[in-house]
Amino acid sequence: MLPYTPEQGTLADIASHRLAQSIVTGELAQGQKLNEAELAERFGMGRGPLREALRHLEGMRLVNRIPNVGARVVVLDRKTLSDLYAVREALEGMACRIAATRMTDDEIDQLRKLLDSHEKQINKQGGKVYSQKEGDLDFHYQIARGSRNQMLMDMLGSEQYQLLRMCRYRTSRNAERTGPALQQHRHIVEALAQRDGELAEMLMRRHIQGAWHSISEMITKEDEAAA
Amino acid sequence: MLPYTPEQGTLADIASHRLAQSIVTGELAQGQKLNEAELAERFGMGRGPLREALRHLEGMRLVNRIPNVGARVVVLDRKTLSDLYAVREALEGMACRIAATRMTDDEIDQLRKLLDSHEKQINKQGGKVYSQKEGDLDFHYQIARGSRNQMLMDMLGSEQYQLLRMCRYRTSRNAERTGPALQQHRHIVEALAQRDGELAEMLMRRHIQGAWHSISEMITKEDEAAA
DNA sequence: TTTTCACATATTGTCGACAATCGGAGTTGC
DNA sequence: GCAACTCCGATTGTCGACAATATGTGAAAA
Repeated sequence: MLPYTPEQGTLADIASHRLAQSIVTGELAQGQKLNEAELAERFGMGRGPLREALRHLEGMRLVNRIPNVGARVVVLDRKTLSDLYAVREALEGMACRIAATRMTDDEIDQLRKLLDSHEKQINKQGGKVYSQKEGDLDFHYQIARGSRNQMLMDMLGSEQYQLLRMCRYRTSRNAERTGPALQQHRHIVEALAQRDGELAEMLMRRHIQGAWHSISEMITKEDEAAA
Repeated sequence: MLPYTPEQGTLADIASHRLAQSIVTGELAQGQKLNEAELAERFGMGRGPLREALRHLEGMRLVNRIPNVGARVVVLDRKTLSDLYAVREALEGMACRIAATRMTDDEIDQLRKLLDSHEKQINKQGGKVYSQKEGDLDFHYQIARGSRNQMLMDMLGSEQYQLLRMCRYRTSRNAERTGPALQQHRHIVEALAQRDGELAEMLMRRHIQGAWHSISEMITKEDEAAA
């Protein structure tokens, strides 16, 4: 369903995928140096495919590369995240507006069911908070699909969602915004069901702004704790 | 000034750059197969750096790659361009709104001077229509810079502008929209000068919509001529 | 004639080794 | 004590050769 299913293609694709997963989950710390030889051996492949994977991750903005120096895991500082959420607000707002006119009734129904399953997971509170988080990305991606805009889907899916997941893992410990977020999701779906694109866009923008404020506060607390 | 200045770094960067240029200018036709060995020899390098360059171009959406099959120049069909312009409208609209609050007076003045030089070029009509086109991209990029959003600048600069340039070269023969476009540019700058972000966004969105309509008609004519 | 299969060729994927470049330890001079 | 310089180790950049896979051709069978 989601675009980041484990690929079985070339070694470069596998390496790219495993690296992305390690970066997103924090297994590889932000700013950490990525040694080609070491990673190649760990993955049981030569340096060629690994270098191609690094180029790919560079395109996805998950690593920063400097010629003749090497690659490092990207650092998600406040400014970067702020920029990310601003872009997301514009893109996902647009996705919502268009999806309101292009999604089928079936797709909207499936969106409702998705939220139902999220609600059950929240009520169970089975400790697995993060899986609900991944579900949240499912929700957003389904709306992007509803826009029928392939470029938009690619941008949100292949790049931004990875950065978002990274951010989520980083701040997942003290994540308590699941309740209000679910309510906002429901409102968005209802706006879509009524084919009210302008409202759907506005609700999505507010939803993302709210998420950013929540994240921003967490970062502030972290910074203060670190100081 | 623009992000596509000739790099002097690794061979992979050079290859990526030369390939991007060839693709954008149409020297490499849309959908054309890209043979690694042939290109490597033409550029006087091994296949390793060239493969890395292809990975990079894949990330920029200038080529489509299929594992074990090869890479092809992307095909800009109507749907792809429609998607591109829709995304651009959202992103550049956002850039305008934010730039209205963040650009310095100096930067806005430089924008005015840029438009003055464009006007002179148009009046001269020195055959070099395309150079005005590149200037148009300068205009848009300066506004993106004015937003102070690095991610937005990267997205507009490294990916979308390449596709846009490609589209421009393809349809540059019968390009006559320079006049009205310049007027719209001037209106946008005035909105920025008045720090009216909402107006600036609206004007930019209309500007891009107008450009899309113009392009769309050209494609229709081309399709009819081909049929 | 058409379809299908097998083979030959071309192209991509991968590896190991070598060259080029960078960062840091140690030294020297002020 | 501090700055700059030099050398060395480590890491990245590059190449050529080999293996794996796909594509195209031709022959054989229906």
